[in-house]
Amino acid sequence: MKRPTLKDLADALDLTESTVSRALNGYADISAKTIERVQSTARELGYKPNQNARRLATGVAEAVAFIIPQNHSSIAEPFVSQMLQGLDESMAQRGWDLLVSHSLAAEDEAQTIHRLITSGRVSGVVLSRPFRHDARIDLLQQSGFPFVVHGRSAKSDSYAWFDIDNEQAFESAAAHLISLGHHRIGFVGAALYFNFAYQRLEGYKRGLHEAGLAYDESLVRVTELSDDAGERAAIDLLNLADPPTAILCVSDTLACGVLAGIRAQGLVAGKHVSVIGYDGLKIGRHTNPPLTTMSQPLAQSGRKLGDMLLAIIDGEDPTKHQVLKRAELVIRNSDGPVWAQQHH
Amino acid sequence: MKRPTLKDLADALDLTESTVSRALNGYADISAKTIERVQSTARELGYKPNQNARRLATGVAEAVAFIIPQNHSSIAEPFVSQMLQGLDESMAQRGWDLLVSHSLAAEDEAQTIHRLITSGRVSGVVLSRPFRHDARIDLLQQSGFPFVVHGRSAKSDSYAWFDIDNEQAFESAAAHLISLGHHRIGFVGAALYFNFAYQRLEGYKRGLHEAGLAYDESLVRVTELSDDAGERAAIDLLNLADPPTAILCVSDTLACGVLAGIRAQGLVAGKHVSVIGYDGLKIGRHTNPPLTTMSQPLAQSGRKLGDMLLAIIDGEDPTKHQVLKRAELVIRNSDGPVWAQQHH
DNA sequence: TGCTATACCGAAACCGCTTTCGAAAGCAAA
DNA sequence: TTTGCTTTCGAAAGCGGTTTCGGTATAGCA
Repeated sequence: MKRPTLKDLADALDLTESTVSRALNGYADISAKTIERVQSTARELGYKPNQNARRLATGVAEAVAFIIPQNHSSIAEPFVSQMLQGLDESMAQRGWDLLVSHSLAAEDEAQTIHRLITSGRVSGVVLSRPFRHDARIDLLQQSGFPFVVHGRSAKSDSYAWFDIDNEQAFESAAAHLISLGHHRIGFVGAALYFNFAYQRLEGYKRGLHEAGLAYDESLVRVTELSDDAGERAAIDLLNLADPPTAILCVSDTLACGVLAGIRAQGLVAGKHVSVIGYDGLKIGRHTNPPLTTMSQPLAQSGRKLGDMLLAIIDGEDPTKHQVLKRAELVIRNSDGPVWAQQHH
Repeated sequence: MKRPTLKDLADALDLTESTVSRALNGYADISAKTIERVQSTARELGYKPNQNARRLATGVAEAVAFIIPQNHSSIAEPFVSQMLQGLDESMAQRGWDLLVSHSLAAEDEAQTIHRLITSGRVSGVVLSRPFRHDARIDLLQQSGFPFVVHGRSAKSDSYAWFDIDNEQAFESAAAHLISLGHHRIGFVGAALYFNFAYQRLEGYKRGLHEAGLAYDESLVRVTELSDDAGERAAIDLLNLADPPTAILCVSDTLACGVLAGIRAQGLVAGKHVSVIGYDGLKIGRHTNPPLTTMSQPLAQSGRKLGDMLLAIIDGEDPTKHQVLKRAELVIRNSDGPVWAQQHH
């Protein structure tokens, strides 16, 4: 009835626990014959090592945690699950556990991290949506705990990360819009303590600058990452005396709201005003109109992050694991040449 | 540098490990004064019990697993993350871990379950999207392992579950359509080994029956749960000699595809043909046209499931934990009265 | 045949915490 | 002061593995 223990196995084989243990773990000082014998009866007895015992003995947790970004449930949706999928693949392959964790109401995220790394439950963590100056990263670094981050903070030279070149992405998105004739381009972004939001704004500015266009602060809106916020921002922008003819959004969720805002003003996106989102969510194919967006390889990111983390736990140098990918513009129908009527 | 152990604490306090342990765990045979003393120096030394050791000693894993439904990444997206959010809240409150797990490529889900419950890593699991006849549930039941399921299988009397009344939902959705004058209603469903798909089909049938309408098998399509599949099914349905004037879908993802299919046929949803989805995803507000759908309380489900599981692990009778909620019809713009032209 | 390497396995300590059991100390009642 | 409980702790045995350190056979070699 109860699960067989190492001792049961040893008794059945007429060996000692230590021998059986080493046989199972592939030590060199056990004869091939014995190993075979041990493995086969282990199988037939259905022996599974007790993970807690083994973890206690070895001191390694054989588990990593994914810190769920808090207070951003709407944006987190597609994000989290895709990341998780990849991470899990990576961990499963090694037989490790993946546990998810978000902050308790009473504590901040730094405390969450602290609790996690001092509990001995995990041997590494993956962070996402880092802030520009991120206390969690500082904490992790000075404690020497293995971690990787999806995205990066302002100074990112000394830890492992996987990121998309946000500046490049938004620079090229802006360039695309400019090539369509737009020169008043709005920007709907998120709080700048999110480094991705900051970087994307920088990219946008650079795109304007490259084209010799002036940066006009009145065309940028910083909001929370929800569709409703996007809608409000769009309406706001469109009611300007000299409204933008195109709007760049830092997320697809936001862009959905912007599309709604444009409709609410009686205009049609892709015709009267262009909009470009970011994330490349599949759902963008079904919006009205289908959303042009910058697509990032979310699916693989998780997998890659997991592999990186494992390598770091194995002792590799974190700074050897810094990968920067490019987002790719997928053009659907929410962008187009600047609306001619506008000028009459 | 190293984390303080129980022994360190005991030495510092000039007590034994056992006393300190009991003091920390609120045993009655420790004086209030000692407890206070122990707690305060524990705090100042930053003592955190080693979870693995404690789990080994107590035999309880203090963790539960969420089995990620496999091969349905597209549908799983909003689903998984919302569920996780609630589950995590429930576990965090108790200081337990939540780990996610999906099947390795090489094994089926029953094996995954088996591996999980024999590894000692978790003391309970939550399953989602159960099949009508689900080997995983059978396995779990006969092994006596604590579990809860989101949804339920065909015979669900002897375990704990949280479900939406799918039959009722689709019956009322059908009734709604019928009240709008539709009497040729298509159904785009998923493989019937998914019990939710089966139940929804039954509900659809019952809705027709209640209204005295005959069930016409040529109007139902069984596909995978993706937008593309939905689009194909819709086009297929619309090309029938006597096409449906409304289409019911078992998921919002599918419904998105159906909307696309309708557009592809040069028709407009909500006018020429009505469509109703299921899930209540926020994104449905941004489709073209905004999707009318049956909304389920995904957010709370996770939380509720977690609490149920914890109660069961504590020894409560699983059959006391069976809750059935209702979905609610949220009307947006993809439904409407039957298109008059159709009859001329 | 005798001696030293080598291959294989057993003994035992340890990982850090929990929990039962019994002993000492304290206190009240007698 | 002695008896009889209580209260409060300490001792010790696990929980189920891992790993170092030796100790036998056995084999290799002269």
